[in-house]
Amino acid sequence: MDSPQRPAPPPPAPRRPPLGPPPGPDTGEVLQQIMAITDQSLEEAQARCCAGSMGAGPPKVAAETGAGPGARAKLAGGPRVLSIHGIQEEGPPSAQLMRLDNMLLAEGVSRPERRGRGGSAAAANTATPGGCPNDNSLEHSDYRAKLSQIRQIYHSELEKYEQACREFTTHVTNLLREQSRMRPVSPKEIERMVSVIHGKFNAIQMQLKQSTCEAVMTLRSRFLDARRKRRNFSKQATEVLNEYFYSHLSNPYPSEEAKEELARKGGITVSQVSNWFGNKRIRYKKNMGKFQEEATIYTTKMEVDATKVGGLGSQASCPSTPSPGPSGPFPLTSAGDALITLQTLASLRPAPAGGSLRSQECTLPCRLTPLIHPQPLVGAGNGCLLGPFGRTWCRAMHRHGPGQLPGSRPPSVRRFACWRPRQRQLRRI
DNA sequence: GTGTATGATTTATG
DNA sequence: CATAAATCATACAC
Repeated sequence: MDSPQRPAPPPPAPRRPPLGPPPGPDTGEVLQQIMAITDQSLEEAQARCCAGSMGAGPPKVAAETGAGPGARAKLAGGPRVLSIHGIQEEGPPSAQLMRLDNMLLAEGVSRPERRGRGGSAAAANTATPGGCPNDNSLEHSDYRAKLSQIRQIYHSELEKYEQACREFTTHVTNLLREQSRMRPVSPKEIERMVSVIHGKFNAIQMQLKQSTCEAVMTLRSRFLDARRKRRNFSKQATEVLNEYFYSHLSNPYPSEEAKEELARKGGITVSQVSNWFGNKRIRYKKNMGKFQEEATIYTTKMEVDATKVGGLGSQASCPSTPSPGPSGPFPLTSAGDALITLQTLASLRPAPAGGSLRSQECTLPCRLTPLIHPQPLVGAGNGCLLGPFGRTWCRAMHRHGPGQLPGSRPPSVRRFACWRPRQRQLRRI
């Protein structure tokens, strides 16, 4: 309905009419053409965008990240499928723009003060993005680098659009002014033209913001998916973890502090340490035989190390383990634990095919009173029952042994619970 | 390509 | 909330 008014077609003119007398081109026509072009490009862009998001958007991401068919749709956390198209379709343009702006702000793409000037500065000054999904520094830096790239492109494009808008506005205004010599052109008309142009450029800007949002979301989703991408730990990390595990085989539950220490030594995160111990315990328990060799290696290593340092062992992160050597009076060292491990493992044959080791006895000497032991003590002397396969690894004993080492968690009632296999119900489908 | 190892995630449990 | 147990998904060796 708001068809641009069509002034009388003046004679053809150069593309950029000088301000001189020859009447400029038909401004309306030029404008119409330009509008057509912008309309077209917008439509095309929109078409591309929609096609992209439906065909090659999120699904593509899923494919690239290995989340193939049948993969869980639920990925922990993460706004995995954030419908930007929804944003485009609902609400007035200003609201849409605001939402896009907010999102870009939240993602750290647009900065609150855009006086930062220049992409390089922006790239270098990559503040932690709004929602940093992970704490893995390597991947994190990768994420930030990519985000910074997106930000750079966004800002340079934005700048281009703004400049183009300014230039075009000036150009059209000049044309209209020129036309005003031939016909009356009201300031209102100029104003209207300008606002139409601004509207068009705003739409383009919105498109830019929208695709930037998409890019960020894609990056984010890839990044989140990358969490599942497994990379084996370094040898150092595995070594450190295994050393701890086998030297604390009687109680392979590192305290928070010990976990931190292990994480630091292995160059991994605390939660990775927790994961590792969780996996290790369960896998060790399930197939002790398989780990026998490994255990021997580590326990021997620990033994040697302990001998080297005068039998003190590495106390730093070892919970108090009131375990005596084979004959000694509870030296409470990890080396002691290691010795026990050796001894224990020597007596622990791999479980007979699928059978539990329930009947096997642990010779781990234990000072825990029988009162605390939930089961009758088995084995020689005061040996406690070992946890795996039904035997109890009494954690309380280790938590509350004399001279609790720094780093072990303060005792709590809960910690008295002895480790026993949990009964699990069948998983719901 | 296949089998195994292994780190991560999910769900249930106490 | 920490952990057990199950499961997923990828790395890696062959």
